[in-house]
Amino acid sequence: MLKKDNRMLKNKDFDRAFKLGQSFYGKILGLKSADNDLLKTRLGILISTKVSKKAVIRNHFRRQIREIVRKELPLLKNGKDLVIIVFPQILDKKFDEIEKILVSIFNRLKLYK
RNA sequence: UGGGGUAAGUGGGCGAUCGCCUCGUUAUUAAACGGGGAGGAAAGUCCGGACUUCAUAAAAAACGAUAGUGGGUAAUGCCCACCGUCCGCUUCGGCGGAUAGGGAAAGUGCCACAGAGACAAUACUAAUUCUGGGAUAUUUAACAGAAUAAAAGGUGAAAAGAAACCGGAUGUCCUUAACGGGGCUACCGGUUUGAGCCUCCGGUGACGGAGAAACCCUGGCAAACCCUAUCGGAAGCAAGAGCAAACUUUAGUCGCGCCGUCCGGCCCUUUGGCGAGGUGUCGCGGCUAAAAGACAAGUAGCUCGCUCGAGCCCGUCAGCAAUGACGAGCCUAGAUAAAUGAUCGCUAGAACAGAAUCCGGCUUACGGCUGCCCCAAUAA
Repeated sequence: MLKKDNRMLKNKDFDRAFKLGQSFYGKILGLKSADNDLLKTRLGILISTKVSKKAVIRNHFRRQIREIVRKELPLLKNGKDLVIIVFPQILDKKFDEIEKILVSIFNRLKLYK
């Protein structure tokens, strides 16, 4: 889990990211990236009941994604708000598959230093 | 040992690496060390409360809920015990199971199929009487109509509705030449059971037991409307309380930008991308108009509410039990775009499933193991 500093906390932050951010949509994940005025990176994860009605399953993917971002965090540029959107096709994917995909998305959006 | 049921208990373990929330101590910038960190259903949100705000003279109406009795409880539509009814078994002593179980002469409605008629109903067959008729004499038949009559046939789950059984003739039928014999029950007598009234006894009570007297006319469904009795003010922690800072608001129009697994277009070889236009939406800025300018109000900003509670657990006592009383011990998540984890290895392949103000219940989901019950096989 990320520390509180690296989380997006407010509804306004999400609104801002959706309205101003760069976007990229794949089959299982979507990412929106927007500049914030801070020196740190903040993360938000959206996973709706369309993905699964069971909270346990949604929590599982949310935690896996957070873990991936936590590992990559030192390599990423600062001052970004990242919103990751999860689609139902993720259900049969394993941890390392999700990891590969997420890293490639970071590459495409040139988020690495 | 195998299979099935039940749901009382339990609700994976160990190790490695890397992390999160919270509390305490030390530091007081970063941090270090130590403690704690989802459930039996956290779920469905179906009942009952605590708590909060608002409303409120009382009552009624309306609406909703409940419906045998007693007890338990903060309370309940929950739980426990008992009563009645129904079903099964029985060694007739009981045992086990089910049970939304007030009112059907307040009214309305419904009662499939069959049947003449499905309820203060019904005359199809058969019966009796009258009229017609036959028929301008007699006998008086078929047939038609009307009335009476609820004993029978037939239909049905049920038919103007106590039931079952026993005995019997003076009724009736059969048999016999007769005496006699035998059968039947719309009639008579008796017994038992059942409902209601009355009395007595037992029980807190639902109700049970006994007795006496007479009469047994007046279907079922209220999980149909309804009636009666009892209970219920409304909304919910985004309740609600406090604190700090900042911001004029609305409408129209123009420009720029952004977004959508949109549409159509272009490029490309993929997790596809780009983006002039259309439509929709949003943000920022400008202009115009109107209103406003302190104040007030608003804004999911922060803190509180927020976890010590009808709490957990052990023992003793009371009680058939639900449960209660007393005493000892314990502190056991508190997040807020939301912590309680991720990956890997071994074990065996591991269920249902994630707190959001807090409790008590109900319902639903659940792999393995243990407990209990049933069945089958084997051994003694």
